[in-house]
Amino acid sequence: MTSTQAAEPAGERAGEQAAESAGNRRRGPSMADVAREAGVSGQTVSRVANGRHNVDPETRERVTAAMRRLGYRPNSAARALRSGRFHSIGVIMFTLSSFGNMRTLDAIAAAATDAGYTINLIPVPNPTRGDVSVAFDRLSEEAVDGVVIIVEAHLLDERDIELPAGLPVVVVDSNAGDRFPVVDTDQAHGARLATEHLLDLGHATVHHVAGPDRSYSAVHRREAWEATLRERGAPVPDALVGDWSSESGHRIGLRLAADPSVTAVFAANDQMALGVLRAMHESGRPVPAEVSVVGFDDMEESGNYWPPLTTVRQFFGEVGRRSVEALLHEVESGVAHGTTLVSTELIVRDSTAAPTAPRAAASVTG
Amino acid sequence: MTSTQAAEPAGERAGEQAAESAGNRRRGPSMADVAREAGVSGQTVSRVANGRHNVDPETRERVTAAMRRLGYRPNSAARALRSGRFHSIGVIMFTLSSFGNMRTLDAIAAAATDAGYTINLIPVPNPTRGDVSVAFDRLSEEAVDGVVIIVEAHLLDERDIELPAGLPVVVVDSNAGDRFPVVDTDQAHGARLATEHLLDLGHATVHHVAGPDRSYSAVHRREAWEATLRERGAPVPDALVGDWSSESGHRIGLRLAADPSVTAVFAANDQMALGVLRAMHESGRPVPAEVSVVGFDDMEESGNYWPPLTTVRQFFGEVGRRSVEALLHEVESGVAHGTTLVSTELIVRDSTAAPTAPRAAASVTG
DNA sequence: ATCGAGCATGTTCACGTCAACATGCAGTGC
DNA sequence: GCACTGCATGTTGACGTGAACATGCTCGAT
Repeated sequence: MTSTQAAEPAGERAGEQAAESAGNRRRGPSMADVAREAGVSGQTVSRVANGRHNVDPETRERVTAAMRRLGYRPNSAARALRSGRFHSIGVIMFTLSSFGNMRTLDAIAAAATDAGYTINLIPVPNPTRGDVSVAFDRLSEEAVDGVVIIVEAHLLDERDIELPAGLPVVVVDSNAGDRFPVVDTDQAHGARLATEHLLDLGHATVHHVAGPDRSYSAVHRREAWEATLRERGAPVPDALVGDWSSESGHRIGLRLAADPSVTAVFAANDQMALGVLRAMHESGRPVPAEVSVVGFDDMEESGNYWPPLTTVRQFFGEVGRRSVEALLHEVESGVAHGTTLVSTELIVRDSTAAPTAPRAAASVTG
Repeated sequence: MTSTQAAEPAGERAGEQAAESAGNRRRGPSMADVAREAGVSGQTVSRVANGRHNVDPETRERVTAAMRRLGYRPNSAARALRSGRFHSIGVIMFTLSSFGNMRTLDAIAAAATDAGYTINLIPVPNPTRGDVSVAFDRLSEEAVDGVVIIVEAHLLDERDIELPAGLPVVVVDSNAGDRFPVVDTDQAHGARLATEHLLDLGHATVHHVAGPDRSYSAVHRREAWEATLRERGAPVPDALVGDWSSESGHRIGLRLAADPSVTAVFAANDQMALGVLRAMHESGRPVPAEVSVVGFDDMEESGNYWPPLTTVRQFFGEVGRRSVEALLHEVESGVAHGTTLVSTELIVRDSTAAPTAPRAAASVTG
């Protein structure tokens, strides 16, 4: 198929072979080469490459043929230089640890690709001010038209961390609402759903395994949990703070399991819920017979935990899509969106049930 | 919020003000501006920006001051155009679904950043030939110096999918060994570890829940499992094929649970192992008392499954780091590495134990 | 026949950077 | 004192593209 591959363009290349293999890299044919090959001007090639309509069909055909023959690819650096647009969006995120972030990134990447944009991933190894600053510094040297920041974002409030001026930004999972457009899951709604579900089941109150304080989503979930309890006149136990890991969930779960008054637990994510589940098993407190557990996220695996976990589903895909949408809107129009909230849904599985006869380990009734 | 959206029809720009805030973006100060401000030539600014040593300290100071004052940032497009190097590496991967891929990506991003490279993420929505081709096409329009491909890569064998010639490539999780350098976990070693562990515990044989056939890691694990059984003279049951999801693990687990001769199961990843665990619980076959289960990956959560899962740990970070290393080596020297294997480690937790009195549901012996 | 509108195509130039090649000046050796 | 070396700095041009402007041709209206 490939055969001789164009062979003779001009005198031009003699011992190209050797040079090409090593040092000479990445200098493919340019528009000028295509133009020569097709017998037209460079500008015409440009027009064809950009799908302009004012080109004679026959000429267009000749040019595309030449492109194919030469294996021409537009040079994005030159394009960007000329146009000042990079067709790329940066994504700043903490090491991709968390399930939710990853799903969001996935959706962002898909949406950006659809829109003809490229993703420039800028990892932040540690959520320290220094590392975040470095990431931001990098930004302006990088070639991006806008940025999505997925960082538990109290750091954005620091006065001395500064984004390059004039660079469109959208923030995910943060407040920062006044400084930047925000796209986020409706944390409060989700937490309310979970808490009410347990209350409706007849539990006297709901204990909460919270995420770390520095995370806004953790704080929002916690606040909504507390507000819901108050509204319903239920006592508000102290929230126990974990770090999102199932390990921390397990540690906290052990403490909860030791307290016989605990019958309902709402964990701020599925991983911590998993740890709680394990703690309950180890402590001989059957779920859901004695203790009900609800998570948050709806990871793929949640339905296969033991028992299958009742949880709040987040639509990460939607969050990602909306982020890109908002960002590109800003990039193209210069006008920033406001805040966008994506709702949640309660997925009821087998880890929740009505409490048994209060505080007595009687046999399961009917 | 959406309001007028774009407004200006023909006049193109009404007041420059508005135009400046929107259309005119990203034209910060250039070297020329800094040069003027500092009273030196552009070339001197360039030298300072690149940390060359042949600049008088006093001049350097003056230039950096001017840079700061103006908020100068080098334009990477111009740099790339001039130098033909983009300082960016592309990563082609399937929608970041899998845990392992995501960890690998994380490590790649970190390593690349350390090396002063940027990550250009190129998602492949579906593992169809078409989508892969599109991703590859994008590649040459994108500005990357090399590519890491994390794709279950039977697709790479298709003759008609072609990478841009001369673009350095490293493949992760694939064979393709003859065409490209490969970095991968030593799948065979891990699978052997898992199988031998169960055999050593005294199980007559080990059943296998395999990953999909199109995945090379799945195939390698399966082959190693089979080879190990043969070497040890154990019978080789049919492998049951899942799709990596815990859901599929559950489905298959139900079948395994129904067969009383099954006492040991090796699942090709932790998620499927989780599904198997659930199936065993549902079927009243206690783990590990009656059935032992081993996974593969060692996800963060595995230690909090119920029971905590014995599994094979993969060092994704290492894989990612090595990939970048191999790729950059190729980018810089033009010479391709060979294959690199990263080893694995067996993590024994509570989901495995010696079989009870063969095939009898007797009480647990001392 | 004449003019101009409409359209395909060509020419020129600047985007920001940096390699290669000047320039100019201080100091060194003979 | 003269050529010469070493070093800081300046000048020129090209990387590949596409906007703006220029050219030339066809066709219809007058």
